[in-house]
Amino acid sequence: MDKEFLARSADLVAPDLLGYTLVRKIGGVEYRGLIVETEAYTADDPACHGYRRKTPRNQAIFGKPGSVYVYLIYGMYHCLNIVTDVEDVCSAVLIRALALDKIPAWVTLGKKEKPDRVAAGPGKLCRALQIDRQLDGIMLKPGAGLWLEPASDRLKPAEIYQTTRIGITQGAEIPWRWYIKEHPAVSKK
DNA sequence: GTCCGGATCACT
DNA sequence: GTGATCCGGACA
Repeated sequence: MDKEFLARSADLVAPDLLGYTLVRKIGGVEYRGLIVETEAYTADDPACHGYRRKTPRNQAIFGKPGSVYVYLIYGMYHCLNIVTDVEDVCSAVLIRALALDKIPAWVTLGKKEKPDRVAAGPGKLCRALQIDRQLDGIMLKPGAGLWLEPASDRLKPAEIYQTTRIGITQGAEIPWRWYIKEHPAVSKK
């Protein structure tokens, strides 16, 4: 895919990633998820993990555009970020929700859980697609374990809703969360 | 060295 | 509102 697309600041890339497809290949099977919700984190953003300095945990967020940053949160969930902007600048797009084309066999639906919501949330989508710290720092590559496919049709601005990010205290007022309006797989309205 | 709280989620 | 459960980073 176009290298320049991801070599921009995360707040520009995040809305553009809506409608893209994230592909995860496990055991020769490709699982496709339409990206329906994203958040942006940048170098001058206090909520960004790389805001203070580079550490072993967060070094991947300083990587090349098109690589990924995966971290453990609350001791039990992983979150997937697409690294953007140039190398050594911390900038990434958190993938918050996907609409999967099929439910992997290892996913067990909750009692009242709808199938179209098994990847509705950053922790849930990593669990559904077996994304963990083993993938931290890898490059997206078609045909490998994880990659992106461009949207077939560009979404109209009227189909996208922009609002504030979820679950943070620092920089909570910055409106850097985007989702596809009326989509059932969005994590929260 | 210790301890707090987090880019979460499911259940009450 | 709370518990599960880890660990980076501030020092409360």
